[in-house]
Amino acid sequence: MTPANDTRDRILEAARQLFLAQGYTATGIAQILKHADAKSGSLYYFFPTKEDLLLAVLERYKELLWPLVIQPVFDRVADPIERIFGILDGYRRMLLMTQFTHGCPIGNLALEMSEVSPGARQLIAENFTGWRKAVERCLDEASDRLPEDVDRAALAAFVLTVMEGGMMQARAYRSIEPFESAVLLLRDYIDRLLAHGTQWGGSPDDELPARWREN
Amino acid sequence: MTPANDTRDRILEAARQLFLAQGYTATGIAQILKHADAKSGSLYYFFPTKEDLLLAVLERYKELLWPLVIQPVFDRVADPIERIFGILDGYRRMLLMTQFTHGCPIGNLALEMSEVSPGARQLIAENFTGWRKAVERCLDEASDRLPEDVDRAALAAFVLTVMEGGMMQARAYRSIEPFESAVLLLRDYIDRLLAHGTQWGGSPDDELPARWREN
DNA sequence: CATACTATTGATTGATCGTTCAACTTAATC
DNA sequence: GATTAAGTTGAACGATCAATCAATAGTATG
Repeated sequence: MTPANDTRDRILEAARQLFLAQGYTATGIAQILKHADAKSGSLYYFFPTKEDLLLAVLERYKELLWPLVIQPVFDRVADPIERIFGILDGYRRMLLMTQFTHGCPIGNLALEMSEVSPGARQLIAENFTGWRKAVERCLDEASDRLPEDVDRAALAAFVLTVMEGGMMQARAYRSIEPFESAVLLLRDYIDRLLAHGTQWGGSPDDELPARWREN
Repeated sequence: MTPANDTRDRILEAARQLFLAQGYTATGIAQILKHADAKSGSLYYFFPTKEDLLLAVLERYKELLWPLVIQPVFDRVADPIERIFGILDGYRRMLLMTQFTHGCPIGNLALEMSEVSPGARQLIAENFTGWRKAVERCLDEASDRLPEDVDRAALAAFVLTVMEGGMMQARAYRSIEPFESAVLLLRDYIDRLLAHGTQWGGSPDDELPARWREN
């Protein structure tokens, strides 16, 4: 039992949720206080400015990456390549559960805050890097199946690219289809890398839907 | 010479630029008026609410897509596949010219406004669709080089996915590298589609950088 | 109990938010 | 030149914004 900074945690969590749901600028201090059931003095006691609160939220996301995003997938999926698609499936689930209202928290803040807050930009980049590294480690584990000349760091970044771009379209269209389609094509691309130009001659669009969803 | 709605155009253009640079919520009416050298009464004479102004901006982007984004590329590039990468190169140039402060206008608004404004969400989706259709038409033109079972609509959406995801990372890292890398891997994927599993046995990472940049 | 430090309260600040509107000017129509 | 309509002005509105701070309460140490 940590009596600890109960209030601080509640404020941080409320800010995290509201920034995720509405963005940083659109979220007012008063709204955060209401959700956290705290008073403005408490907030400013722990966080000197609203921007400092944002930075703390971004630090929190760095902490949450492994236990919330990566570990649960690794626990139930063993194959390194399937682990990557398992992570992507987590975001697919989030889209569906929230009915496309919640996207990637980092991606949202990346577009909103990268220019205006240098500190936030730095932490956003660190969050991206942590995510990429997790994927890259999967690719390293599967390196025996990949051509040796594949740039695994670049491919990991590409996975993030597809995730972010796919989520953006899914939210714009309020449909899971663009996200699933993007992941499907990423799967096709990686399959072709794995095959390494030797086999594969059939119809990718016919066989892939069957393979997809097995993780 | 259209005396026309000079003031309306100035307000619309100022709003477009400011929404692009700072987002919708972070841009105040007062700031728009200052940039447009207009008074609040004029703005509200043409646009009943701030949201209506946003909708007009999004309509404007729909109009600008062809003359500003597509046509210039089509004018100097003939090959349909290279036209796609020419369009992507336009966004690469924008990132560099603005030092990563300006991303895709539609993508930014997609994440910020999709949930809060149904009208905006609709127009954002229409902007995306127009963009995808332009790319899809290129793919149709090159259909003789592509396997017939390739889903060209899905591939066009994938191009948009890579563009948006790549720009997001470029802005977060303040570096063109993530964008270029993403486009490079997209190029590799499309090359493999074009090759259709017959030839291709070399090192894609070695040969692609040479081909890239020729459009 | 006293001292010191941490934490919490909430009324209040000045600035800025989007928006309104009655008065006014300009341009076109008859 | 009178009438009508289109466009413009800017002061003012209430609401909300992020932020402040003196006062108070709680808790731990001596």
